[in-house]
Amino acid sequence: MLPKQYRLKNKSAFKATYKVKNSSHSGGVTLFAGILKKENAPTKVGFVVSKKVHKRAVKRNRLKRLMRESYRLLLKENALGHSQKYLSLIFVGTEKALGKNFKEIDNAIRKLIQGIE
RNA sequence: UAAAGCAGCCGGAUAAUCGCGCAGAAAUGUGAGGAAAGUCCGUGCAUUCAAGGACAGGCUGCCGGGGAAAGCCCGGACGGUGUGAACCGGUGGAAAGUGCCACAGAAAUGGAGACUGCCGAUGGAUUUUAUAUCACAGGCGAUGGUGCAACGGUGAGUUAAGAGCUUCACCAGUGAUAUCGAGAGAUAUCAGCUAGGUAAACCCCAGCCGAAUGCAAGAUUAACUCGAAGGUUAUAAAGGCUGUCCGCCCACUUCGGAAAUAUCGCUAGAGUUUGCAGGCAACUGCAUUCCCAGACAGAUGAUUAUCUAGAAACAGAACACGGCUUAUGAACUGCUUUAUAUU
RNA sequence: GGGGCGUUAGCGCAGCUGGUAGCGCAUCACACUGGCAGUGUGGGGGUCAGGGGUUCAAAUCCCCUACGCUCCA
Repeated sequence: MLPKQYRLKNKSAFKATYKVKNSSHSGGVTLFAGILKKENAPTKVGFVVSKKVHKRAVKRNRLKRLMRESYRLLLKENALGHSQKYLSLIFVGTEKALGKNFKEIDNAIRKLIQGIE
């Protein structure tokens, strides 16, 4: 789990991030990037797994936790690169990502972070 | 030894590294379930309203006990299933009334019989009479086929033929009486009453139920203040009060838009542990002990190693609690039954 | 978190005061035509979402389960 300062919390912030329509996919995970930062604030991140992906809460939570853990490790390694230019990021898990282990999810997240400009 | 039945227990553990929620100044402490699930019942709690009354309406349904209550639990009765241990049961009333019972069938509730039939004792006719005969009067409800179901069942006796006929044996129901039991009910005797099914059809009986809305309830604070309607003498109108009606309340009231943040509600409770006492049990009483998630894009995770059992199932709190239902892994323990073998 | 509704032929729907399931489109065959379209006639196709119960009999009544849709900010 991430510290609170890095979390995307507001509903309107989520909406604003989706509106930019700057998205990319990898291994069943979709990344939405928001607008570019003006001030020197930390980049906020949200993780989403829809109820339509799977009915059971346990499986959805598992996927969210894996995505979060991967991002946290990247943050620790200071390997986030260009993604920190943006005010907000959202990772969306889909049916393809369901049931994959940590290594597969981690690879997908790393690809997305590296691909962003 | 094998196969069953019932009950109980566990719901992964340890270590390393990196992390999160809540409380706290910090050190540190603490952090998902037996079902947290489905939302099928029932409570608490909150808001609005309630002078009330009538009629509707809903739920439950053997007996006794427990419980705050429940479509809940325990014990018993009865019925059914099983060789048995045991298990299952929405189990009041069809003799208050109404409806329905397709097709088939003579007939589907009205105490029927008109189809197919049996008889011709009694009376009558034919005949001298008897015997005999009869599209006679009439008697009968056994026989045949239909159907889930045919007006108690089976067997005998009686008879012209027959029949629960009340003559008899056994059985089923019903009613009365007696005994036992707290009661559901059980047993015995007598009566001779025989009445189709369906109430998860309407209904009747008994018991229970203020209504509506659910923590997105609701309270406090800050900020924007915008639109619409009716009334302002009375009536009317609008709004509200329980589904309807009677009746009642209000004189600034109702509806809507935008915003949807912060704090509270928010977890000490029909609570947990252990012991003793009462009770067959459910459960209750007393003492003792403990404080045990409280988020708001929403906390328990990731990786590695070892082990149980080489790879741990079902599954994630969102106001709380009591039940029910459904999902689910591996191992173990106790009691009981049946069968076989040996002593 | 709390309500409501639905599931019937390949598709869209009836039937839900119990008596053995239909309609339209689609599909198949035949006829009309030189052929196509079109029209007409005839036919096939159903675990009535799944399981259990009540009843002589259940798509229909009752209970449980699954899936889908929808409302309350």
